[in-house]
Amino acid sequence: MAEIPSARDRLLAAARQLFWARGYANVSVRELAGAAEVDIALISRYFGGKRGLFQATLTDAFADIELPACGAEALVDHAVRLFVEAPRDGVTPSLLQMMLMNAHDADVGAEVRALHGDRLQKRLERLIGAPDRAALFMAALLGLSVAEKSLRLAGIARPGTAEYEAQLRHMMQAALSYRHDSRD
Amino acid sequence: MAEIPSARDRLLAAARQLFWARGYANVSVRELAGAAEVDIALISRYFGGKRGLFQATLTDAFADIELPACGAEALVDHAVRLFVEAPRDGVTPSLLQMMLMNAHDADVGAEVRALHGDRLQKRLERLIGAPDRAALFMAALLGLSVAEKSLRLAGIARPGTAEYEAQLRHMMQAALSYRHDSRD
DNA sequence: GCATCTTGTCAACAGTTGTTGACTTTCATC
DNA sequence: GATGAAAGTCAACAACTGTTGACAAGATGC
Repeated sequence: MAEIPSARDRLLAAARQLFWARGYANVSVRELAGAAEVDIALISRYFGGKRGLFQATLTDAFADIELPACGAEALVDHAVRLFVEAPRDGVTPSLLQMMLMNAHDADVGAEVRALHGDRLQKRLERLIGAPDRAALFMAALLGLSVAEKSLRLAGIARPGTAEYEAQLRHMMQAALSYRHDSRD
Repeated sequence: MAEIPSARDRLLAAARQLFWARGYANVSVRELAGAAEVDIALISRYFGGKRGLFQATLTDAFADIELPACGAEALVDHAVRLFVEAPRDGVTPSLLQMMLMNAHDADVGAEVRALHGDRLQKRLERLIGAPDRAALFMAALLGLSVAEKSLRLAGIARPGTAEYEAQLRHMMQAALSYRHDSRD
């Protein structure tokens, strides 16, 4: 009982925590190893280097996310819960935050965009049907997340209040109700 | 005629170009000096260091932006033109892109958020009136910019087309038409 | 002509980054 | 108990970061 996790597992946990919260470029391998109480050399040994460790935190991020086929109302609920809200541990930021934090990185930016940006968009497309509305819906999701979490704007971030949820819903449903007039 | 610009001016121009396009952390002083064809030491001499040079590219970014008091329709036009579209040189990214690119930086992130995020929000608030709608409007602006420029999502980025503008308008006006029901 | 200030150049600095190879320890298997 | 693979430790590496001080050239003022 109370199995002590292996060095590899502790490294992975610390990496997901730190990389997601502060960004790939802003975390050094020494800090990472210190947080995991592990020798630095093990990062290269187990994951091939800093970049490999970061990739390991990315690959299974979507594993437990399942979007049910449902109406617009329920979809808004699910999307907000899954992508915008922070995970259960209360420290690691949401998937969207991580994406936005690392999307511009010189080393891993392209990978993050391809792996999660496109993947998330495809999921929403399959769920919503029309690609246009899916893209707009995702843009709304991104905008609110950026405004609240990245820029910390006043007037957006009132998590848990009914007002915040009403704002969210209004914009989401505007995105979902949009139909363009060109060929389909 | 054809005045050759001083080293200080070339440095400032190269800094605005490179910092805004690739982010503060992803540009080294050596690359900066090389692009401006200037000795590295002059960065510290003239601007007090890399950070000071970056700040110099920030301070006057809002100098030429003036939002007129107008209706919702014209406001959408102005906002899109001023904040989302790229400047005239066609290379330097928009103000929003620069904000989003550097908002998470460990060194200058807080400054960028405070100087431009808050400032832009205050401008929109003064213009729109209701802080709630201004925040939502700004979130919509951010979301579209992120989706198009940062994540390069398909389905959003069709600049110059009527369809793209229609999407923009629909979401913007949804943001502007929102009213919350709590106390004001 | 001399002094002074600006403008620019050069080489070196100390600090941090990610990575690696040699080493010891641990532990299971024969 | 001997063998050998796995797990972990240590010190050093080369590459890069931003910054600085000493120095030279040119313009300006008296």
